[in-house]
Amino acid sequence: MKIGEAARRVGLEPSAIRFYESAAVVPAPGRTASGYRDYQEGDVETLRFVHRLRSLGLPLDDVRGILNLSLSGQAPCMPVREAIAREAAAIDDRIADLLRLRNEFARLQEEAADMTDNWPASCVCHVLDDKEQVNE
Amino acid sequence: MKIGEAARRVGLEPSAIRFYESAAVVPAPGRTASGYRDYQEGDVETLRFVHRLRSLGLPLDDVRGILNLSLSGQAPCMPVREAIAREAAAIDDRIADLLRLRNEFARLQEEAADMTDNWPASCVCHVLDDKEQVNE
DNA sequence: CCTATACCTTCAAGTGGGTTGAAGGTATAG
DNA sequence: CTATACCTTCAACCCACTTGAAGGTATAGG
Repeated sequence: MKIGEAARRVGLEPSAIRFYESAAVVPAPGRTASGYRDYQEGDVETLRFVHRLRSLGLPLDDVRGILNLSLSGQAPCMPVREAIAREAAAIDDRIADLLRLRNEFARLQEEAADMTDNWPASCVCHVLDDKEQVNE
Repeated sequence: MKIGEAARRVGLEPSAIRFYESAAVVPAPGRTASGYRDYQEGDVETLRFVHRLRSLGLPLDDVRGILNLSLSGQAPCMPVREAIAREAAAIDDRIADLLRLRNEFARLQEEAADMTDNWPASCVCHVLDDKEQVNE
């Protein structure tokens, strides 16, 4: 099958698939007589695996490593587990950050709602002036 | 004060401050006789404001617009409110995505914990094979 | 005066994870 | 014969910076 259909089937853009190939994440597929990329079922599964790992947030370096191991017949179990554990922790951090941020926004919007627009006496911007920093 | 102290006081890297200047987000500060950037208190407040808006996740384009308005003496209230509302919605989306992702990871880790490592019969990688996609 | 160090300067290039666009080839239906 | 919907490569762009090279400056200690 050609790249468009493969892309549709795995939920990626053709440009992303070409990028993964150029970045040596996935091996280059065969070509038709006229030079089109020609994907087999196995290639599609590989791409689906990549899409899945990427959608779980693993950096391309990890995906490349796991896939190289996997395609060379070695078990990527431990690397996958480690990557998953690392990423799960990172996700917890990101969620905590975002929840703090979201609280901050809720407060900002509440305070802003109480203000009229007769700048500069009463301005939502002043809400931003003296607060403690959110990050770091 | 020189860039290092300003950076320390606002919680930014000197390189980030230079970048903001080069990207016309903040105005260029004065210079000492020997060519060092020389920041006043007002500059530090401006940088703090930028840092705050950035840490709230607003794109540099929005920050630049808000700051240009603000420094030219106009009230950036409405743009700030709009940007904040947009970003708050985006944060809600991101949190929802991450929570779904986090559930997925919890399931993966549970399933992985139940498996031994005698690849390929029982391997955490198989956990990743047939699942529905997380995103899109 | 010399040196070590801790800053500062500019400019260019690199990062990640792709997307977008130009310029052109191909497959298929009407 | 043409319209269209694909496909190809290559280069440049996106964001928000960071990093590195090559060099200047300020200050303290010996």
